Amino acid sequence: MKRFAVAVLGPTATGKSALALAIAERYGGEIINCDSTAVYRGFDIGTDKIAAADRRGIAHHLIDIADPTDDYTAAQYARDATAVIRDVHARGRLPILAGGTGFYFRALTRGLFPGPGRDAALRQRLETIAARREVTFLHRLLRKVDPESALRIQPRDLKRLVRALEVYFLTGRPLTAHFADTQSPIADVEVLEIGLRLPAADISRRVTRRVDAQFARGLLDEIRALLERGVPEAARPFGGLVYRQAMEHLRGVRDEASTRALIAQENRRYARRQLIWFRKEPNLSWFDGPGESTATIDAVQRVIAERLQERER
RNA sequence: GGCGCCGUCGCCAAGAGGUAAGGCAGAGGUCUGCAAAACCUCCACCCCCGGUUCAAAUCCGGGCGGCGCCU
Repeated sequence: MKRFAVAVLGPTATGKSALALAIAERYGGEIINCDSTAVYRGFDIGTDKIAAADRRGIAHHLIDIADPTDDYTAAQYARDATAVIRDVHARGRLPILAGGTGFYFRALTRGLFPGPGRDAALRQRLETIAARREVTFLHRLLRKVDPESALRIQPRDLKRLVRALEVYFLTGRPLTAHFADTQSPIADVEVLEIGLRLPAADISRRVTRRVDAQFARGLLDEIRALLERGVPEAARPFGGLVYRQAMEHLRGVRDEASTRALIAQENRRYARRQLIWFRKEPNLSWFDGPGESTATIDAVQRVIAERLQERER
């Protein structure tokens, strides 16, 4: 029989961490982060990482596993998470994925094609071409070597154009030809997918509160300390939500009040994108309510209990 | 009661004769090694009525509504 795992997914600020914690306590679980920025060490406040003191003795995995200068990827995540899930199962405990990065979750549960990874030199060359000519030049190039992918990828979508071309030049086969070989690294695990959902107005309120809290907790000092420690401004996690805007503020682009407002706004947009993404997950069950509320926790635990019972039979 | 100003999308707002910028908000979408990223799409019969004109959100008249000032 397949092993069992739970995933707590959904937009930002819906209370995923709290819900995951409750489930972990109830079912002897360990939490596995599924958030692309929380993997970076030193980025704590802006990522809303759960503090060690607040973990109630529950093990949290895949947090603080990468240096700020690393380029952590979905593929790496899929590998790491697969290994952690195996360990947790070996310990006889329940793995609980928790986070909002849909792409990472999909990379883990459905897999990525087993092709080549990033090739920094090749990417550099392609990006230089895009900068000198125009992004759409890469699209025309792709149309010649991999028309099927060119149809799918927008003419200005630099990142995906580079990747498609990279794979083609490295393997001589178009991207789409590789897709058939895609396999889930955890095909032997049954994942119960829980989605947390809140009305837009609630998300908005919570996000505003969270941004204020992040500034109060010293978000700006955290960034200054990282910079002083020598983390370059171009480091990956600085390019993400919260940090990007806060960094601009430190450079004098805008005052703090409008920076807070902007971060809240970006959070709202992010939440919407996440919703659109997770809607596509075919086996996800939605729960309407904040993850910390007992009503939500009870409802989710009921569903988990049911599933556990079914598996007994 | 009189005088003046104003009335463009849910909000802010451009536009002053040639067939409705932009921002916010909202909605939808793509996504196979940068994904808290990148990219794409949709969203106004300009308060009403009449007039002038080939053509009016833009000019004129009259309503209605708002704001300000005066008596």
